Amino acid sequence: MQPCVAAYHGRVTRPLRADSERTMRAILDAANQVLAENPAATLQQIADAAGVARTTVHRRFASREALMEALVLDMLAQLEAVIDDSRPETAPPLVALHELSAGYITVKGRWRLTDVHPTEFEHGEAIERIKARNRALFQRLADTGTIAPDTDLEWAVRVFFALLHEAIERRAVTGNSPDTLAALVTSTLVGGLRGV
Amino acid sequence: MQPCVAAYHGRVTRPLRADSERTMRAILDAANQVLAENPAATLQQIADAAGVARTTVHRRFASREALMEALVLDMLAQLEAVIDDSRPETAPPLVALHELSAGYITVKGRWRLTDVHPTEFEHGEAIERIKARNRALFQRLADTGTIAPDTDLEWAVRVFFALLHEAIERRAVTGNSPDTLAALVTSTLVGGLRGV
DNA sequence: CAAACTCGCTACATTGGTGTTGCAACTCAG
DNA sequence: CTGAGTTGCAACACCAATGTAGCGAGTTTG
Repeated sequence: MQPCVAAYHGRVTRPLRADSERTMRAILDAANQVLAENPAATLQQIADAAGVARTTVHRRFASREALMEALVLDMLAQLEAVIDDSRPETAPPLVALHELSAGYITVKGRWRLTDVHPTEFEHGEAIERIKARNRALFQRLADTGTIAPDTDLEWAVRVFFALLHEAIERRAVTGNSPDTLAALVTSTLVGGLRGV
Repeated sequence: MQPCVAAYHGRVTRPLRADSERTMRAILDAANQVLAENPAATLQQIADAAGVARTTVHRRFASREALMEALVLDMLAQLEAVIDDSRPETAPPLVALHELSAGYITVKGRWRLTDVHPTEFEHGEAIERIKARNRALFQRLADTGTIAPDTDLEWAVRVFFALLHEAIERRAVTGNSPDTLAALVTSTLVGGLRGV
């Protein structure tokens, strides 16, 4: 009977050993990457991508569902960290938008996973918090006249995320820097294809 | 041993009987809808959604893969029909863009499926043709100065599809008409959130 | 160094999705 | 109406993915 500490996905009772921590990260990163390309990917495929035996995945995560849960939590945590860094409440809104874009693009995690968890309860809170902070930034953009004052904020946020998704795909092809792509995203978002 | 005519996914050797045709459509539509929400959906779930026994699905489509194939072909056909209707080569480009948007939105099919088939050969041709016609329309938009002349056409097309995707999601929530949403898409695409 | 822990590996049980077959009841086309 | 074709249903074989368990070898921690 193994301790199976990690079944609590993140909320560890006692600290993980160094190697265990490494394995955990490797699995989460691999899962993130593999599942983005194929949502129906096997635990075996994930294990292979992580350079780990399949049984180890089961040791760390009680079930496939538990792994998904951990993935989402991990991703949300990374997201909030990115938002914190961009200081959307205090920095000049256009600057914050650029920083936020670059951060999102750097955290290469795909967003297809966001399609999975809206049915969950636990994360709903975190997601709402993230959405609210994004909406607040766009409110500031509207107030300062950077975008039309009567902009539908819900639509604005959705378009923002859609553009980020495309930018991330583009990154894989062109190899552009997050900063370049962030500029492209903000430019397209604010001024459309008509340009400045 | 049943005829299994439909295993040839569309390229029928002899015409289908009326009821068979109906079933076929029901399955394709149901699959389109169910798979959009859950790419790993069971054939059983698809059959249920189509109001059909699971074995019937197998009778019409040799395998799960064959069903996917048929889905893609069906969707591509609908797409080309929409493009034809919008006359992107002859109509005023902005008008064509609006028509195209409304058409795409009406053909409610989700685009998550587009993530599946880029690995295929047979469809690559059709997809390239569709992409080319879209690119041509955006070229005309650039030539007439509706969008910046130096716009990256590849980026433009991708953004266009991303906006369409969001518009389709929005339609499910707000119930807006395809025309209203098409206006929103073209406006956002050309002028961004800054408005006209 | 030594105890505690982790990993890879092998083997196995279980489950759920896939695909097949045959038959009786029904529906369509001519 | 009649024959050909189609469907639902039940029963079945098959397989791949999931999840479990134990052991020996290797790693970390104190």
